[in-house]
Amino acid sequence: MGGTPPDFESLLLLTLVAELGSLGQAAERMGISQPAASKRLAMLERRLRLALVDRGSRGSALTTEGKAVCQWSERVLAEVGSLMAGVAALRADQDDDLRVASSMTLAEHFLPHWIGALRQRSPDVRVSLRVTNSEQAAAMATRGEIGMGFIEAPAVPPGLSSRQVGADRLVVVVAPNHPWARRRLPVEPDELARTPLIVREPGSGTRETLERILTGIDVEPARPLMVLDANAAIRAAVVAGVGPAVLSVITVREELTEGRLLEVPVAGVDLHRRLRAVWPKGRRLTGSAEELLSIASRRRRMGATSVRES
Amino acid sequence: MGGTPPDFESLLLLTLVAELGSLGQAAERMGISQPAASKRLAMLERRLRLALVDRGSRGSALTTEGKAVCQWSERVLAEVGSLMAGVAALRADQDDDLRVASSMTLAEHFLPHWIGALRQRSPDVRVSLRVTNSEQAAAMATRGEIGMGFIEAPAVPPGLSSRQVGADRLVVVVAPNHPWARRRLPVEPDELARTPLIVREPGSGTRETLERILTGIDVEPARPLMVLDANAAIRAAVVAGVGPAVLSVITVREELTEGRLLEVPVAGVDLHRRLRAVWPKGRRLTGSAEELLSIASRRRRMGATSVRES
DNA sequence: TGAGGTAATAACCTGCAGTTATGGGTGGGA
DNA sequence: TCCCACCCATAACTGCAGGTTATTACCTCA
Repeated sequence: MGGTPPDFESLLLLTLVAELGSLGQAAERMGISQPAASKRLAMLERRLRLALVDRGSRGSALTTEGKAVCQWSERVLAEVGSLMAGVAALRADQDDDLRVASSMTLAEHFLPHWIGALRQRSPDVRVSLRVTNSEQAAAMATRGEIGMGFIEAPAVPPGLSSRQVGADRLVVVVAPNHPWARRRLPVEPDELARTPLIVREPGSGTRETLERILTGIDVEPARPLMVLDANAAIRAAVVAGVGPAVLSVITVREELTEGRLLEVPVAGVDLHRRLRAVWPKGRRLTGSAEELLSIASRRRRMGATSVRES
Repeated sequence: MGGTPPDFESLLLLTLVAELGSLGQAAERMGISQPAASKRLAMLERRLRLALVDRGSRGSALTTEGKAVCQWSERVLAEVGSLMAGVAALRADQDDDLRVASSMTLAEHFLPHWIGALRQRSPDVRVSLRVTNSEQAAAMATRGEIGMGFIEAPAVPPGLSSRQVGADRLVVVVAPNHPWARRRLPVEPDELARTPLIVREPGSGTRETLERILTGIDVEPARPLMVLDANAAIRAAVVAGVGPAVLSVITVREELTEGRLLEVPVAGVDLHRRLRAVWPKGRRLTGSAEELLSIASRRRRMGATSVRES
């Protein structure tokens, strides 16, 4: 029905045609011949069953549909670019200028963009990225093994300087067929504490934050229902109906908006938390570390103002 | 250096391996043979120069790097899914259940996701999408040609019911080398009105909003510096240093965070505006229109709370 | 009218991605 | 203990997508 998705090169070609106004120039920019570009674009139009470009003898312009597809393609290509930036950073070579470690939540949603932005500004800076959890990242920063860490722990570990680079909120989520989905009243903290949950491994910032919240209650917390070492795996388990979990809202945004997961309100506790960049206290930040920090901080301001209500 | 980007199928395969824990099962899910999946994954690892999965004789699990790449892949695939949903909706067949028209800004950033979410819930609903500008979309709704329109005009046109589905803000943007980039004081509205700007064509919601703001000032507005019919084209022109423009913050978020564009503060005027769904007044919404509206409204709530500061 | 730009077509070549067939390895159940 | 079930990798073959060069057709402008 929908047909096979197009490949990246075709999408890139489309955006280049939009930018340059000519198939031949777009081909040259991509390092392929003009007939190859022509065939590719024809193929793309056939696959999508849409007329994307108006070919005139004085250049080519996108149709209305072409413009829309082009805009959407740019979003895809931006994600691909982030992925490639992240991949490049994961390939930890020995001769890197800046070593970074990050918790999973931050690595999943922010670091590739930040690293990509840094690479775009200073293309010859080599950044390496290690993905662990908040505890490990903080420890590596304390030991000076890395130039900067990104964590979501509730408190800044001693011996580290920090700066906030964002904020998020924990949410209790359940599958739509879970009993809690039909509750009218919010869940009380002690009830949450007594309920077996799907959680991350100890040391994860998400789990630490959760436990810190629940220790305020004088109730023996229930043993975990299941322990998984990846947010995505927990998400899948909750969707599959295994049980409730507490996750960052950023990791389940898509599922919430599409109704695959439901948020259960919790009474009386503040589940907001800060995302922080940390580095060894007293150490002067290098140029690239400074730059990465400024990118991360700026992103925070933008994200907050971009989609605010009313 | 970075190498060629991988194809969608390989990324999808990786996510399926993560989900199913087995290469063979992932292959089956994709409708290919097990050796094909094995080769694909080996190819992917070679291309990225990363070990992504640990192959055991009792199944396969992702490595740490594999998990990170998998998470980033899911983001890419989500965008691809939106693109394909949008493409399917652009292919306006005759036998569609719900016709939608949308302004460019909304079509670029929101509608594919909403339509994709709708398709995911009700797979057999056929939605068609027409991308125009706010004026045209409102007119089509008034004439009853479409079931629902999405506009960002400052006021709701008469004869239409409406519901807010989001909000954004206009920003004055310039290239980093523009004189305004070094201003200390905000631009006054009358100065903005006297300055030739790069703008959209008349009828665009962005332009209408801008003109409504500037008509409050008793200054003869300057003639446009350039008129372009796509936000992306204006963005490119501003980046290239042609001159200042006023755009939705959502269309230039990436450029702002990466420093390719700078926001110039404006004194004394409120540049926030509402994004609205509209439909013919008095008409009862069909089931799919109702569903789309609820998806759009829910997304608004989520977007606002997901990345709020402190 | 010719020159310089546009894009499409034809004929050919390469190689990637798919297939089936096969073999090595490990763990659980009879 | 042994065998079977399931995991994955390799080998040999095939087809087609995607590239190339060479050529043609078209429009516009000087």
